[in-house]
Amino acid sequence: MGSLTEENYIKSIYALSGETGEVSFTDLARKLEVKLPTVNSMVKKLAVKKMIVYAPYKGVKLTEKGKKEALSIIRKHRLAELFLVKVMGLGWEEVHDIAEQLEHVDSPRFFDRMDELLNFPKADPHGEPIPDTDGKLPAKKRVALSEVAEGKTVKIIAVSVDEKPFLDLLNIKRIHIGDTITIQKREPFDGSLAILKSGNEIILSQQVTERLFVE
Amino acid sequence: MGSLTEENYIKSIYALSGETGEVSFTDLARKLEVKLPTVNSMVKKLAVKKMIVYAPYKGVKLTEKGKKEALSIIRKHRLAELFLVKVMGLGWEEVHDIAEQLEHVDSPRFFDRMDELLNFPKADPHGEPIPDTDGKLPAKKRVALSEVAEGKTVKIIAVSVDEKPFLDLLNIKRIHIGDTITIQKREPFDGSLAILKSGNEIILSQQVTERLFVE
DNA sequence: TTAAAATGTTAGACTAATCTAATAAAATAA
DNA sequence: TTATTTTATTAGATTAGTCTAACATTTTAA
Repeated sequence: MGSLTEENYIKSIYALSGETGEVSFTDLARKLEVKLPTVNSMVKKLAVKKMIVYAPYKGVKLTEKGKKEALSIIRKHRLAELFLVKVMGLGWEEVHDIAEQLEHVDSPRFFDRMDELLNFPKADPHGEPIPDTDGKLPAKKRVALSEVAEGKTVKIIAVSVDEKPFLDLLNIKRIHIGDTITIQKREPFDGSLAILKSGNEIILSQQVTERLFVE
Repeated sequence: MGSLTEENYIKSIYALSGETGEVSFTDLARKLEVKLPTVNSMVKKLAVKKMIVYAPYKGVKLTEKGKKEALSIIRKHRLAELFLVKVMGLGWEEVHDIAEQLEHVDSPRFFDRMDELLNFPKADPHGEPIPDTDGKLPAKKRVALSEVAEGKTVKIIAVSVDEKPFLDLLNIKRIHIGDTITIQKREPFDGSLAILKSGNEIILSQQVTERLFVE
């Protein structure tokens, strides 16, 4: 395991990896809130440690070792979030910042015990899958609510960001993981949706529906 | 709140403070496992921040502000230890290292919730008192087992160190906080004690009895 | 297809926390 | 009370992580 800073770089690279796995220095710098040269020197260091592959003027990509490290941190983060909600009774909108700190705790016992107490959960409070100890992720086939056709009835299974302002809004609109909803109408002008949840109509903007996953 | 390093200095200075509150640089260096000049420069920095009072060639002493900071860290450490034992089911000999990390978590919500779930406890698993949010410590009048006369019956209320080898030994000897014991005989040669606990004789060395507190 | 814009790199400096080596002051013991 | 030992200080170097300014390469668009 590396330093706290190194862990945060690995985690951010993982989070920004798309199809190809390639991540640009600019995106990484924005995500980590540091300047470009800082990312540059840190990336070189991580390359020496074989956490990433790097060639000048190309993007950066995690190695298998780096991916495993990322998944280990993500496992700790998501277990912590679920633990904070289920066992400690905190709200899903307030646990992210605490989990951000707990994910760096070095103690397999601590997290394995959480896992046990939560009865080996598959997903965190935002519906994101929890990797197992070997870094395996439960496969997730899911679609954004913004892609679902009018008239369909679907179940909300995940949110794609866990930032407080977004979660606060969902709380206000009374949208939660596990809810079953029906798409009533899509407004062509701005892409907003009118949905029906247990008889009540709720209006959601496109910015919101793009970040809600359903099955 | 300062950096992790600063928090550890404050905590160590508090732990080493005796009657006068004065702590020597040498003791501090040994406790923190750094060299003397390191302590010297760090102490100057803490003095600028008004956490300690310092004059060249004199010892160092916490200010009221420093004491409050120390007690806030100790509160978090002890709540975490008790939480790990009572709620998460870990052994009292394995929680210290985890609490050592959790004590630096910045989240009043997290620790206040622990406090609630534990029903506002007065002491941690080692019998050490837990400061309240204002940094007030429940008064403790207690005496080392090594000071108790032969024939007396006393209750074990605390241990003065929470390092694994010591707690492992207590587990083996089946000595726990809350046990009631009777001092049978003190061996004059080495100060070891023969004590009686629910009919069984247990021999404890002076190194052990000095670290057990009773009332 | 070349000029402009975007992206990445290098050089050099800064802060926090640490170290070693040399020196100074205080405490202790001969 | 002086010499020795212990304790504290200063000076200067090192590493991790960050910065700004200047430069280089790649991509995009005119």
